[in-house]
Amino acid sequence: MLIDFKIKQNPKLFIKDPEGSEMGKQIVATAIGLLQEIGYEQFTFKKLAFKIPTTEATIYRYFENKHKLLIYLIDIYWSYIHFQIVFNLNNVSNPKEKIKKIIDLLVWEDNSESFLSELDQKGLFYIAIAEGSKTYLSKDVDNLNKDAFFKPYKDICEMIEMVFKEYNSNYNYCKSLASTLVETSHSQYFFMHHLPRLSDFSKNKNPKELEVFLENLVFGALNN
Amino acid sequence: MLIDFKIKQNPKLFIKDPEGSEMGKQIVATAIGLLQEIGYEQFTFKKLAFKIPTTEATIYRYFENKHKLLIYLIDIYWSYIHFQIVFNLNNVSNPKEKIKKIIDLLVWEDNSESFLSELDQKGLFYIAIAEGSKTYLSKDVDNLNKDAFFKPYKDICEMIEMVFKEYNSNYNYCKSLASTLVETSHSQYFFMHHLPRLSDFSKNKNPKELEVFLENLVFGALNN
DNA sequence: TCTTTTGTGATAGTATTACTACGAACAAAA
DNA sequence: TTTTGTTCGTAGTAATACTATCACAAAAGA
Repeated sequence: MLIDFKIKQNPKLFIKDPEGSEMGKQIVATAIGLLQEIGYEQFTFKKLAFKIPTTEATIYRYFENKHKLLIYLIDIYWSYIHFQIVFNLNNVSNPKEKIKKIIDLLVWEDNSESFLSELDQKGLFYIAIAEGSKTYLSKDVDNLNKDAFFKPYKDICEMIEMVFKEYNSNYNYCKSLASTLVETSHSQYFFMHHLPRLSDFSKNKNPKELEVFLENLVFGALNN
Repeated sequence: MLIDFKIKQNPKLFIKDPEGSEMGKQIVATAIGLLQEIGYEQFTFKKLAFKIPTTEATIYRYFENKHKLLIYLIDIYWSYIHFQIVFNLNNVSNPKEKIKKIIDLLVWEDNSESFLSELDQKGLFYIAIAEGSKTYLSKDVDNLNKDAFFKPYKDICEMIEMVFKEYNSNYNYCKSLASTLVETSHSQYFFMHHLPRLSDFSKNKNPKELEVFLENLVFGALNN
């Protein structure tokens, strides 16, 4: 199944909607590839323009700067994961099973049922892990937050929070546990690939082991 | 008590040892202030030079670039916290008490017994929370890691790992739990101040509540 | 005492990055 | 045919990142 997965993005994130033209779509698709290839610090609009090919000025007509473009991509990523989780939780009623499924989807490497092109999916996964926190780790975070640029991230955390509440309504730290789960799923994935002494899964690099750790962590907290 | 707290830093981090001259010390001290003030992205050697005051070229004689300077500061921070923990765990034998003490020191806002000047201490705390992960979230992470630039961070995680092992030798994820604890203590602190809907402590902003959450998280996992 | 060496910081650059003003091309509407 | 608007490209500027080289002073040697 490959349907056209379109997310209505916060219009303040772009100057001109990239979904509205071929050039815009090219910019987004190529940006995913280039960001993955050279990383956020080395990424420039000039290099992106060269790869498309177009000119720097054209890209500036779509996005104010590379930070806004990064937020745009990360927002797509979280909206997509959010949708995936809602879709997959459709017929699950047991909260414990729901949590397990959520963890499975957060740690995905190869997700068979995809609504994005494979290139975009793997690229966005990588970018979310390696560059995601750069969206909010900025002096400008409070202003960006006022413009609701982190809404997709908050929405997915809130949804997970609700499932935790459903599992144990007496647990007082559902918000923090939800954001910790999301953050940890990414940071541990990064550590196991790049800073092996910070994770127990660096030898096999098996995402399933990471999932067991996360389940243990979440249920340990919720069952206390 | 205020002793001269000096850490032997990885010499590959600098071109010329900043501890070896007045100018070097000024660069480090002023960098802490400026980073805290304007954040890593806006931080430039030119602005730093203006504040000292000296010239850009002088700073380049000490540090190759601002990323190396950031790693230098973050390494000081973790070495300092490491020392603090070892110092405070000196007379504690009960592993449970040790873990509680570790969590308390990781979340410190105002630490009474300090071996750094107050300005440096608060500054480094802020920088570690808001900019710390930028040290390794880089395409260059594997090369930086080969030069052991993340050793102080790994050392503190390893020490915490050993305490976890001491508490429960059957728990299989001590490395990951240790790095998760360290990361979460920072990310939740950031969230409660800037992205309040991602944390349960945003209302009171009381670090003690965060500590309770972290204790619950760690003991929940270890007691499973 | 007089050189020479060494360490230090300043001057004055270049290349790259981030961003903008303006104009050409083209198509749809009048 | 003219007008209007949309889209993209040309050609800049300002700031940032980094370097080659010079000037000076203190220390070391003759």
